[in-house]
Amino acid sequence: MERTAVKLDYSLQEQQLAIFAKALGHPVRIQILKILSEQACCFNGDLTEIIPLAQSTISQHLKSLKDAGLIQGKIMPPKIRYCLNKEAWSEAQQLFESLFKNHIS
Amino acid sequence: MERTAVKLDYSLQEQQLAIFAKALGHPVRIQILKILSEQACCFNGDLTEIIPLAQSTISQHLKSLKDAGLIQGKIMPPKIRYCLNKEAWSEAQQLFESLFKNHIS
DNA sequence: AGCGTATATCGTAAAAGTACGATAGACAAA
DNA sequence: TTTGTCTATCGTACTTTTACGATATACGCT
Repeated sequence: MERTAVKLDYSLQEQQLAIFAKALGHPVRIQILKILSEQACCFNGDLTEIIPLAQSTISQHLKSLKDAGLIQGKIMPPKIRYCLNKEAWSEAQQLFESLFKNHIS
Repeated sequence: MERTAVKLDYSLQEQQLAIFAKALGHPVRIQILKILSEQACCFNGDLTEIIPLAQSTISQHLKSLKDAGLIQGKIMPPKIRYCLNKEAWSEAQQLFESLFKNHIS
């Protein structure tokens, strides 16, 4: 009678949720995502005018979000339009929902 | 006609959300929270038997969660019982919900 | 008082994150 | 072709995170 089963579910879902959560774990990135999700489907890097950080820093935050899969960038010549990745966004929504859903009373 | 108002709302909500998200940004902490939210309201550090990490490391993760306000520990003599902080948990739930709620189509 | 258990904290090392300025790349327009 | 604009990437510095073993603290029990 082993207890192998006990820690089997270090599931992909938990890992994916951690990846999404990590990407959300900085106020600037929250702000960017809020802008992308509310204001318009797409946006570009005049985030520089809204967010008081160096352009390179913002670019790094965008990269984090892209690496986590939450946003996508489309080259629209002089600029680049960033959009939410709606599939990933929905997936994140579901994962967070189900994390919070089943808690007792 | 200034544009001061534009970046006024680096709101507390965004910061709080980032704090919660950061706390959720590691699979081990997700796992701990899942255990605390599903299995029983409270739990103690025999997490050590479930999670294949050093006791001190797990203690650090618990500290992260405590610092973020998501859990509380009650001393129950030989051991310590960790519980979800339900208020914070609900707050987190609401903040994530409202982040994901308003996205276009 | 001394022992054992449970947990936190310290010290440390390696890795990752955050921010900046400077530079490089792509591409439209002149 | 050259110029200008927009963005990514590089190099760097500093901080934070993650993990470990070792040690300290708290407390019930003998």
